[in-house]
Amino acid sequence: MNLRADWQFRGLVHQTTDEAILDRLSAGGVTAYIGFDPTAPSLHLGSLMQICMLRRLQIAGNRPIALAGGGTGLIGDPSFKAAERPLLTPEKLAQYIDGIGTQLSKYLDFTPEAGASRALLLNNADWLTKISLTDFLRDVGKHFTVNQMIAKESVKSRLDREDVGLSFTEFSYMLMQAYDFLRLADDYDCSLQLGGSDQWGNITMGTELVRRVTGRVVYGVTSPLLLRADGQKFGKSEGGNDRVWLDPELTSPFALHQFLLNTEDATVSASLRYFTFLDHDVIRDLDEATLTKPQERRAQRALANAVVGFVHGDSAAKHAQRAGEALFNESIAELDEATLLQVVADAPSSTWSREELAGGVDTADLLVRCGLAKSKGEGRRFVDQGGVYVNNVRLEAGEPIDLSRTLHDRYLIVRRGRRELHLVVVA
RNA sequence: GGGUCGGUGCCCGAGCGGCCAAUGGGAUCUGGCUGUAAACCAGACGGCUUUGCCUACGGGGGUUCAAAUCCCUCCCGGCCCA
Repeated sequence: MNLRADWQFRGLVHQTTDEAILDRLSAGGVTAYIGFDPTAPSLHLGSLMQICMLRRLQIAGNRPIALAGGGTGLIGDPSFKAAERPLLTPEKLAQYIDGIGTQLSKYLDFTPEAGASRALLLNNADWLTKISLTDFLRDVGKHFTVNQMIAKESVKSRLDREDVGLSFTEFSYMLMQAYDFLRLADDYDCSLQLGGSDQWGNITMGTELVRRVTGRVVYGVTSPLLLRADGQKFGKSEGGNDRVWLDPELTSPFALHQFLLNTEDATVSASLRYFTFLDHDVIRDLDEATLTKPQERRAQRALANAVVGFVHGDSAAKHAQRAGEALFNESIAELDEATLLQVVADAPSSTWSREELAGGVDTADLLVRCGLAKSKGEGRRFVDQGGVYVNNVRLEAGEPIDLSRTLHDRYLIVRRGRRELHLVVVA
């Protein structure tokens, strides 16, 4: 199975500057890059798709470059953003860069054994913070007209809006990204940039710049953005506004597994194609299963196991699956202590003294202290609405929690709603 | 620098002296149905020591018995002009 056929089967190609690049990739030996901007301490599920793209390239015998945006992150990409964004402090940025660099290094092969396709991790701060303003304007800026820059779809909405503007700083972002491509083309023989479809404008700026400066033809390929059936961006967690992160400290393997398990039928097929490396006939079987026996959710299970396995390892995936089964299909009170602890291994926990619980604790206080409610008012509301469970037993309004509830004489499993968990350990 | 319009709760957006913790929509949360889906339905949605109190309508000051609403001033943004 060559890369081109695989990518077409999976629907990974949205736009290309020239389809011929797909055949070159299939043959191997191409150096290609994707940029990851440090806007948060961790990469999220959306970035995983791009990481998978690099991985797919590498497997096909090409050399992937993961470019951390230590320089571009100082400015901020305005593409399709509704409003100007606050600048990150250099400290935060350094911290973010560090975090995502560590993460990226887990998903590609950086070992010498990879030979010519050994992955590279670079940081564009290395050149963007060094070039002088006058050099930048003469060597990069001169190749573009403002006319074409303001015509970009990615900034059009900002220019058309009557209530927000676009700072020159953010407007310049596309030039910086173009310069990245030039540097990588010159210094690393990189001839392809990939990205999400929202990056098309930035990517073509880069191919243009390289062509004008060096006369070389380099390529751009974008992949589609995965949207939920209701049009919302994929990767927003169910439990709030937060994204689904790849860092297990921010989104536990269990939470990630649950999120994927709940993928709606309408998008599970695309997700399998984008986020997994499963064989085509396996994917076809799963598509069939979604159509004929949707209630079994075989595709969702396969997706959850494959992605958690890739991100956190196979044993984490197994644990997450086991935890979900125990939590939703079994009586939690009957689990032995070791199994119980495995089930809630991912969940946040807190330690309480025996005395605190002995006299009975108000449920609203309990929820606040467990981080399951933001305020006591909210805590009371959850209980009133019937959304709070201790050891899988729904709580009635006004009943306090005491030691008689504990499992194995020292655990309370507090749950809010469908899947917000907290483990209370009595010391 | 001048003119002008604007800054309201997570977001959009009403309100334009008292009946405003503030209409409405979206997002979110909880429950119901179901497949731990989607769609749909119902409720909730600043905080607290909750018949009440406190904090909030860009910041500060003022007028008034009483201000998100009026005045002054500062800050920030859009547009036009220089």
